[in-house]
Order: sequence, then C-alpha cells, then structure tokens
Amino acid sequence: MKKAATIRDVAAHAGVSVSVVSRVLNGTGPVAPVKRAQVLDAIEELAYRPRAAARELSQGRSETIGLLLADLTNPFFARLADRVVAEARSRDLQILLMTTQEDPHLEGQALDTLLDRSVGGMIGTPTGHNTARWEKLAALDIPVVFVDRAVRELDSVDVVSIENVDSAAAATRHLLERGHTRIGIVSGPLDTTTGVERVQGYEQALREHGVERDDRLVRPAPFRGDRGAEVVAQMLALDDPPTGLVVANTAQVRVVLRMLAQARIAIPDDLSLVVFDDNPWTELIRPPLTAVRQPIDMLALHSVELVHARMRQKLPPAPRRVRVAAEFVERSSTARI
Amino acid sequence: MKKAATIRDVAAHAGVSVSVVSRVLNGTGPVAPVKRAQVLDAIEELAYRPRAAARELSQGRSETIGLLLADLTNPFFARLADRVVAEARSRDLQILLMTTQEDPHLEGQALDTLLDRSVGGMIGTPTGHNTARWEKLAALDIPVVFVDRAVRELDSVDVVSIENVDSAAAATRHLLERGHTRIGIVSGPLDTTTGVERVQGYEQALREHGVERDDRLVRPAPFRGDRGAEVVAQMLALDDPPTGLVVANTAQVRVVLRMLAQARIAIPDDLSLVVFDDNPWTELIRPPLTAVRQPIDMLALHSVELVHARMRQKLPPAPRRVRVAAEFVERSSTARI
DNA sequence: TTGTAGGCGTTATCAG
DNA sequence: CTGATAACGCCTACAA
Repeated sequence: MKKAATIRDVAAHAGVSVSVVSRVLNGTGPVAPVKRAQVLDAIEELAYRPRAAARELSQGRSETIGLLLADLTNPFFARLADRVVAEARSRDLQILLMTTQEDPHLEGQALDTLLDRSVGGMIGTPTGHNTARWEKLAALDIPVVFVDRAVRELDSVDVVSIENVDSAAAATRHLLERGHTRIGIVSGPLDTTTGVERVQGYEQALREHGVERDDRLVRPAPFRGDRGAEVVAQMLALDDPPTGLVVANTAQVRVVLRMLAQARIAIPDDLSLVVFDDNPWTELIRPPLTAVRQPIDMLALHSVELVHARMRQKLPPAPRRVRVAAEFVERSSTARI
Repeated sequence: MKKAATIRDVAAHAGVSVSVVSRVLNGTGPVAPVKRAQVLDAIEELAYRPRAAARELSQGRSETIGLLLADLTNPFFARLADRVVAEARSRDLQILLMTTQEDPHLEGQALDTLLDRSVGGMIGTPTGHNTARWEKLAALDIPVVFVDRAVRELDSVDVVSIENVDSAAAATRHLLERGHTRIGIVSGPLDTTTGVERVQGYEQALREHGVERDDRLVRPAPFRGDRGAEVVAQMLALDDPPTGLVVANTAQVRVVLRMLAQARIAIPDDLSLVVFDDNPWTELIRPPLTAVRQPIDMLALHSVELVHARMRQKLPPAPRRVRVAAEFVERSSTARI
C-alpha cells in the first residue's frame, strides 16, 4: 500500500512544476492548454486529491464551516441540519457539527474548538450567553450567521429566521377569529429573539382585536426540560382558563402534548391548539395539529449562501437580516369556541 | 487586530524552544517543571491555541472523525447524531457530518471528500454500494465503524448495531402470543444487514410457533420513498390479510401510519402494529405504539469508543461486532386477536 | 532535559 | 506562460 500522491508526484508525472499543477487546480494564473491536459491526465492516473489540511495551513482558512446547533433531538434542528448539509455539499463546503444542548458552557467550549479549526465560517443557534466569543470569531474575520434566533447584543452578525412576529400574530389571529379571547402562549425564554418576537406578534394580534393581555396567559419556558407542561397546567388551573393556546416554543410542544393527553384535555373541544413547527408527525397525531410551518429549506439555503458569500467576500459589510415567511397550516386542533 | 499566536510566539514568550512547548502540549517527552510552568503561563497569556490544520499536516492524521449518516430527517439518525456528537466531544474528537440520503452516488462523493480531509476515522451507515471506497479507507488505515447496519462484503470493518434477529423475533413473538398467525413484516432492503436479519428474526419466531411463512406477507421496502405504504396496502388487500404487522424499516413507519389512517384501519382492532424504533412521538399518537426501542446512546457510545480506540491503536486488529440488546416497549397498538 | 532543523502538502511571490 | 522557493504552524528525530 503506497501512500497517496502529492502535488509533487503529479508535477513529476506530468513533467511540469508544482506551480503549474497548483494553477490548473485552482484556476489561478495562466496555463498552456497542452500542459493543462497533461496535468489533468496525471491527476486522473494517480488519483490525486489535494490534502485539505495542507491547503488550510497555507491559506490560513478552510472550506469547512462550523454548524453549532442547540440539539439534534429537536426535529426542527435535525431537519435544519439535514438541509444545511445538503446546501453545503452543493457548494463544496464541509460541515463540522457541534451541539450546545442549550448549555452556555458547552457552547463556549464548542466555540473555542471551532476557533482552533480555523473554520471558514459559522452557522449557529446561539444560547445568548457567549457574546464575547462570538465577537472574537467576527473579529477574526470569520463570517458568522445566526439561524432561527439571534442575540440582541450581537447586532453586527447576519441573521436568518422566519418572520416571528407575523407568524405568531397569524397563529393568534386564527384563534381570535374563531371566537377565542382567552388565549395562552408558551414562548421561548424572553432573552432570545424568538421568545420575545413571538410574544410581540401575539400581543399585536390581541391588540387588533381589542383583547386585553393577561400576564398569566403569557408564559415563557426554557428550551430544555418540562417547564412548558407546568406552565400550561397552571394556565388551565385558573378560574378563567384559556380556551386557545399557542405553543411557540418548538422544544416544548412535545411535553405540552403529553401533559394535555394525561390530563385528558380534549382537543380542540376543551382547548384549541396551534403549535410552532410542523413536524412529520404533526399530522399523525390525533387530532392532526394546526401549525406554523417553518420553511426549513429556505432557512438552510440562506444561511449557507450567506456564509459562503461572506467567505468569498462577495457582500457589503453591513449585517444582513434575512426573514422568510412561515406558512400557516390549518388542521384539526383548533375549533370555533 | 493582531493575528493569533503560534507555537513560536509561546516559545519566545516563555524563553524556551518550540520543542519544549510542543512537549508540554502533547505530553510527549520530558520537561523541567519550572519550564513547564513558564510555558503554561505563556499559553495562558497569549491565549494560544494550536492550529488543527498544522497538526494534521505534520502528523498526517486528524482528530476529526467523519460521520456519514443516511438522513437526518429520520429521527433515529438524528438522535444518533446527537449522541455521537456528545460522545465525540467528551473525547475531544470533532465531527465532520455528511449524509448519503441513501444515494450511493452521494455516498461516493462524501467518501471522497472524507478522504481528502484525511479524517482520523469514520462512523457511517453504508448504503451498501461503495465497497471499493470503503475498503480504500480501511487500506489507508483509517478506522471505519459501521453503525446500525453493515455491508456483507465488508467483513473486516467494525460494526455496532442492535440485536436485529432477536428484536424482530421478540416483536413477532409478541404478536404470535396474542393469537395472531397472519403477520406481515415490512423490512428494509434485503441487501442491507438490517433488512435480512430482521426478517430472519421474524422467521425464527414463526418457526417456533409452527406458523408457515407466507411470502406475500414478507415485503422489503427501500429506505426512501413511500413504498412501505404500498406494500402494506397490498397485504391488506389480500383475501386473507394479516391481522398483525411489524414495521421493521424505521424509515417507513411514518408513511405506513399515514396510509393506515387514511384507509381508516383501526389499530389495534383491525390490525395490531409493532414498529421499529421508539421515537418521542411514538407515545403521542393514537394509539401509542408498541415499539422496539433501540438504545441509541449505547450505539453512539460504542461507535465512538471503537473508532477512538482504533485511532489510538489500542485494539487487536480483528474486526469487532458489537451488538446491543434492544428493548421491547409494549403500548396499545397491539391486541389479542 | 533542551534546542535545531527538516519535513508535512499547498499556495503565492517573483524572477525568468 | 513557467518554475524555484519561501512561507503556513506544528511535530519529531537528532544533536547537544
């Protein structure tokens, strides 16, 4: 088993210098058509493949982009990863995957190692607690794109997300238009952009319909754990419990559903339900859930496209905020009051 | 913005040579306690982090392992990825993620780029069609571990999977013990080990109970597409349709469930159902599904541990086959006939 | 125990 | 157009 061919082997085999080979490889600089052909032949024959590490070392930057997601257990992030990988491949970018598990400490570690790898760019769902490190990446001229959510302090980085305000407003409006006035919302933590923006949309819809906001019906829940269930249970225990509920925290819909089932709350008879993110199983359960469908392929497409463009310096420096519309999918978990 | 410190900067700052720094970094070779402290200080002060690319180039191998999964859209693989990432982190290994989408062509591409990256190891779910390339990896002394499924031709690579035969037998037995004799099975393609082994388990259980195998009830389906649904529809259209069904192809349970719902087949009244892989939503749907639960964390643990050990040459050359038991979870989708 | 120097595979600069 | 040759940052004999 002889070791893999290097650029020098190719050069020798083709009877040219390494520079020529490098040039045909990267299309940088001129090469005589004849020699080009020879080089191509040699490459073919030796099954030569440039070593990524050497390339990185030499140019100080790589074609690898770090993907730092919260949690692959959440189908939303899993499908996002799937699409990001696909988009990356079509651009010859590699994906280095890490997860934060919504833990700032883990996020910190991940960012550090990403730094070592001198990745060419980053796509991530920030926990909101490592602003210094994120800034460092940016300071090192490593393009960063936040997807799904952002960090308010970091207003110089690109963000790709859905229209959170509009989506939440639409979900709430759907309930209002069906006669509900007692509408609860379980959002994400209020120090995340998704958390606050979705509550804003909810409030906006309420305002439109002249319904007063009741603090007891607006409850944030962390992304991890079962808090979402508790919070809903508390709402339901009120003297005047909600008749409609928006679960805007994707990570909590499962636990909420489980609690509702255990408590034998009939949907939509006892409670009308709209959830954020339309999973493959959302239509499988009984009743099929009305949901806000996030266009995950678009989120992935724009994220990858954005880092890619930045890596190629093909974009003006001003931070980009891409917001794509989400689709409202009406099924059977909501009913007229 | 000054550029990141290199090993030379550290050496200078600590008043030693680079080799000393390298030695304290990698614990290779002796270092005087005093100097070690100085070096550590310098590292701290300069916030030095070794460049992964340089290290790779110099030693010809990296601490990055390639993870080549079929499809992150399948919750089984998504959760597997999640655990693999976690296990990898605790061993300071990085994960380069790629997907095959069950497409041999994409798998081939992925393997090629993995080769360029000179990854230190690989964990993957092979499609079964790129044996040459897989062998090439092995020939290059890159440890390969197949997880979940294997390729029969490649019997020299490590494999981590559940006890497929036993699991399928248990699932089938469960049905038999409840009086079913007409039992269908939707397996994976028969050129995959999971596909054949689960059918073997099914047959074994049948044999135990003296039930004859009916070819029309044993139908493989590809991992992609909706074939599983068609195949079940065909079984159900028989003169003597099955009263029990095992969906052993994780990728097909969703479409089968959808079809069953549309056809208004009552479960378990019309049909008793056991599915492979216990997702978070398996207990959310109506009725909650009886399932074979794959211990995903164990699969991940062993896979990572195995590549890691091989990378460190800490294992005898003989290929390892780790098979972990799966758990049978009885819920409400199966009933006595 | 320490330091020097050569090599890892590419890219890039700069004379021919 | 082409070809030496110097980086790139780290590891590792080998010498001291």
